[in-house]
Amino acid sequence: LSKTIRLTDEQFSYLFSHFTRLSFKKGQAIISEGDKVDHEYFVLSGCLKSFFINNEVKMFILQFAMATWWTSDYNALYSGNRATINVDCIADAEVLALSNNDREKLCNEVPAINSFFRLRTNKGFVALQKRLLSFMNSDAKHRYEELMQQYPELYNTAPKHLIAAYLGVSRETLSRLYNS
Amino acid sequence: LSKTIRLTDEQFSYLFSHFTRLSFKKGQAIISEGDKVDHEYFVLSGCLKSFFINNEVKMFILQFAMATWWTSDYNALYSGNRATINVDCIADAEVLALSNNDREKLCNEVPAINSFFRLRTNKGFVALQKRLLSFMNSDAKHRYEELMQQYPELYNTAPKHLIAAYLGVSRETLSRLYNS
DNA sequence: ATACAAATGTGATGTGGGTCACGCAATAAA
DNA sequence: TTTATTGCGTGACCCACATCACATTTGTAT
Repeated sequence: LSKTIRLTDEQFSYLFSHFTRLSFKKGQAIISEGDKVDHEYFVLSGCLKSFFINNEVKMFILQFAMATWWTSDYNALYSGNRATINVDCIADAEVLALSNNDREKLCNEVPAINSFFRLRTNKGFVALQKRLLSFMNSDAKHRYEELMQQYPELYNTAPKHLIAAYLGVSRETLSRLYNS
Repeated sequence: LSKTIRLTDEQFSYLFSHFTRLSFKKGQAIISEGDKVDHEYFVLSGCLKSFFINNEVKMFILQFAMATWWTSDYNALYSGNRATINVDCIADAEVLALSNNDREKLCNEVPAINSFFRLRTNKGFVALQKRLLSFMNSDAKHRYEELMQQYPELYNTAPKHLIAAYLGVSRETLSRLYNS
């Protein structure tokens, strides 16, 4: 948290006072398609996933969110539209919720917080670009290796068919990948 | 520009004074792999592309940047690493360059500018997520139609093999797409 | 106008990965 | 313990798209 900006203790506790602590059990939904979205979530422990479902059939995972990650349906959160992305809980999780209004309020009141959120999204943007490139550039095997290298803990935390949905391949193909 | 934030005339001209106007001719390179990157670019007219080259062979286009778009190698710009992404000019362009230092300075001095860049990247992040989903979800034909619907002017501005490189398909496949 | 490079179209053929179908764990519920 | 439910592996077959090869057009420089 304190890596990107410096806050006084006072500022930090002021920031902290706007978060709501929540617990979720494995399998529990946090944001469902069609919901009004007005919070984003900071993960303290456990693991969430954000995903899109195609024609009520196929699932694509945008992001696994583990400790210190933020997640939400940012399209819905920023635009005010209804959710098109789902978020749910893969492993029992503790999270802090921050509302869109409170974030904007905090950003207007405390310049360092404004910068924090700016820099946070900058990093997210760059990470997404890398992911997009690896989609265009690499085959499923290579993407799988990249993922396992970056987040080895997923191998235990997440069932394989979810990893497949993150990589954008079928579970069958993924299964054939590690037997080689 | 003025859609996301409100600035006084004074603030605006202060902001503006940090931009350097540059002209580029079709084909001219703006950022090349290995460069030190310390500016981002706002396009006034013309068209740029940012792209990655795989093993000195295959090109993947991250973004076409036309009027009112920003572009750079944001990974390099934010991290200080050398460029891995190239940016060059597809159609004679007028751009405004803003240095990383000046942006940070402006963001610290003028809260509204801080918010502007925060919100700009938020939008970019959401747009990238959509692009990623369309990669996972749709076939080449569908992606092509989405692109042409969103940026019809590209049909005239950009050679087809560049459109193919944006869509992540071979130029042959793209060629076969519109003949159907 | 001529020459050369870049861009585009089109066939033939190969392949990564999807889909369908089935069997077999492993976990959860009864 | 029995019974579902969910997750996982594996074969057979298919298709969207890549790759190679070559012809044709368009743009650009001399």
